[in-house]
Amino acid sequence: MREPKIKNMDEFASVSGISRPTISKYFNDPDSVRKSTRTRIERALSEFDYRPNIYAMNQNRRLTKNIGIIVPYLADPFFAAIARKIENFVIEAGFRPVLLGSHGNPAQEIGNLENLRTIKPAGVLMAPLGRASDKQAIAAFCDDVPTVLFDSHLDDLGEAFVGHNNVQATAMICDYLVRTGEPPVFFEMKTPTNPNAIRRRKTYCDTMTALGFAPHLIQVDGEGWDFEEIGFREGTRVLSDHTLQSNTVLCSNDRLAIGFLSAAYQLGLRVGLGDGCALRVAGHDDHPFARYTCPTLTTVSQDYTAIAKKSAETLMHLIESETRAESRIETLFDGKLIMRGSA
Amino acid sequence: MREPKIKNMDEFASVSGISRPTISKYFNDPDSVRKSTRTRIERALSEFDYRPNIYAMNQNRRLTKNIGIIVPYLADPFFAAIARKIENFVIEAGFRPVLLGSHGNPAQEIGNLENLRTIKPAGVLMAPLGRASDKQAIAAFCDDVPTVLFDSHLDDLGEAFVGHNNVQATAMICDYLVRTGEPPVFFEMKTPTNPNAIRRRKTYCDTMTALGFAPHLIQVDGEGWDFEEIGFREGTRVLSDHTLQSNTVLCSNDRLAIGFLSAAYQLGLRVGLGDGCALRVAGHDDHPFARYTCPTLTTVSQDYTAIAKKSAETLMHLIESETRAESRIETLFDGKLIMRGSA
DNA sequence: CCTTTAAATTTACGCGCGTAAATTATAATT
DNA sequence: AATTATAATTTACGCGCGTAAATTTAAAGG
Repeated sequence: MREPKIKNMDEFASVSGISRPTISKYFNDPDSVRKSTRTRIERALSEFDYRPNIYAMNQNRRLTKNIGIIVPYLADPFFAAIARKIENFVIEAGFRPVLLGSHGNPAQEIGNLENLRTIKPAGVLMAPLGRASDKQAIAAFCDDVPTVLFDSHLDDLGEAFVGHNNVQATAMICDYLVRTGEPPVFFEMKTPTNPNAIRRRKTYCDTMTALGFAPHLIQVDGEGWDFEEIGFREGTRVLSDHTLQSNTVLCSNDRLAIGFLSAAYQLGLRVGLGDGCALRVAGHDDHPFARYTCPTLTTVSQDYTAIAKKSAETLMHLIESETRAESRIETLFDGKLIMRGSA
Repeated sequence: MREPKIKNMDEFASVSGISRPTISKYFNDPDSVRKSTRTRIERALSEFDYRPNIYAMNQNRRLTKNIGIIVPYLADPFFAAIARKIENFVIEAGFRPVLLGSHGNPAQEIGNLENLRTIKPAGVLMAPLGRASDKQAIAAFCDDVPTVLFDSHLDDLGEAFVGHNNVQATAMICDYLVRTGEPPVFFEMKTPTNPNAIRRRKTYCDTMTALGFAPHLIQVDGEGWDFEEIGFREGTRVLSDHTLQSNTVLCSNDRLAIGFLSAAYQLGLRVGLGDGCALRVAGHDDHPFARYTCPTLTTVSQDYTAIAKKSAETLMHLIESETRAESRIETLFDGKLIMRGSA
């Protein structure tokens, strides 16, 4: 078995006793040939070592089986995890995922799109950087390639958007924090990189007002994607100042909260909701590291399995129907309250 | 500018006034054409929107410009960071990086190799899973494609190996811990996934013996790549048992240490080297999160910039010289002691 | 069994580019 | 300016596959 090396589809057609066009059809879609033919091909495939030349295939097919996946920051375990989920769904659907990270850099994000253009992808799943993104360039890309956005909403770019319900999730944790202690202040970056952050801020303000409390925003300086560093640095400053209007701090995301908790620890402040605790801290996202902070981080989870699945499915559907979306579909998944030690 | 859409190299040859074979030569290697010709091509390139069809190029070239990069676990920020460094060096050298993660799964690792085979890469940079890797399959791949291993040494697979000097690094931190307090016990997994872990264990034992102390290994159960979870679970067990032979624990890697620190925190044990501290904990790797643990983690850094650079350069050199390595080159980079709060 | 319908085959062409050989043009050297 | 080395051009073929049209074969239905 696997004796003679088959070098092209012609040879494989000979040894399998099937005509080349039928073989070609099979590789394009195994279900498009008769069952008896399919089994004959697959038997030959297990007997001889042949796989079609991917370059020759893609050169002539009007659409490749490539699916681009772009995330803003691969070194963030959250995005690594969601990218992996998406990869699996894409493979399941018979496509080839191509994973690219933008490293928090708008130029790299556009570079990734250019890169994807050259491989003529059937579609793209993209989590944009957000505020820093070159929207015009992305829009131009979306015109040419069916694109589904996830995680970060960008105007009305792409055929669809799948993301997290920041309003529901933020309202829920605000409500929880108010119910179980002092009303929280909101700790965030002054100029957040991400539209999710904007929505979380707004929902915090709305929820606090609705509950009869004055919202307090702590908007700190900082650029880029080194959120833990910013949370630590500015957390240290804020906690040393003793200017906090509450003993409860809701951070705009878990990575800021991780830095903030580290700052609190170094200042000797005990964080939690029991007696003897000076501070409560909560986050947002349920970051993979949130269960190992000291104390463990109370947060709201994103249903990233659902987000990954839905966005992949939406794109696959778009590709298979060969139609562009008549109207832009937006899907949001609710978060769940994850109660841990910090609040 | 960018008016007429150029659809192939023939058209671009016409509008630029250069013959197609010369254009082809230019795209293969810009330096292979005369300078005056190069500038003419580049001027035309900025005037017309054309880029060669990557599939047609790769179909006919005996070697593509693709470089595969395989890491064992993309959701680990350490590997994400080193992969990114490598990507940049690869791009700089004029190649196209293709990043794949094995998700801690040997089957996926082999799948990644199969995947890479179909794109006929010029070379591959691979950090194998280690013990779980299917060495035979990897060896077969290395026979066909120039491959440089990094991070994890695997017998004598690949053309070269570039990694961390575990012996130097472990000896250094052992020495430091002994000098500044009680001799450490070594906390590790019973069946480590990674050859680095084996070397660290051995060096710990050797160093302790050389310094006149009895080595103590704490070898805990646990499978897979969820090191923080294992460190937390087994750390909790070990600390509750009160069976530790020393107040100083050297963890085999930072991710175990992160879990261990979380366990110590939850048990109310103060970690650090000052008075009133019950425990010292140190790690190994200088993981991106090590600066945000509570307390911050004392560890030994890997020089992963040097590792990334050297492994990429080695591969590029191999590819350009079109020779397989006459002998296997192994390069190790020393670690640096990173003194923080935990030890 | 014959008819209808679906699927496989044959034939033939095209995709966009690499590349080799022979020729011609250009640049460098004396 | 003549010579030589180097680079560009022309011509022509091939890569491995997609795909369309016409034809033949096989399956399904009565």
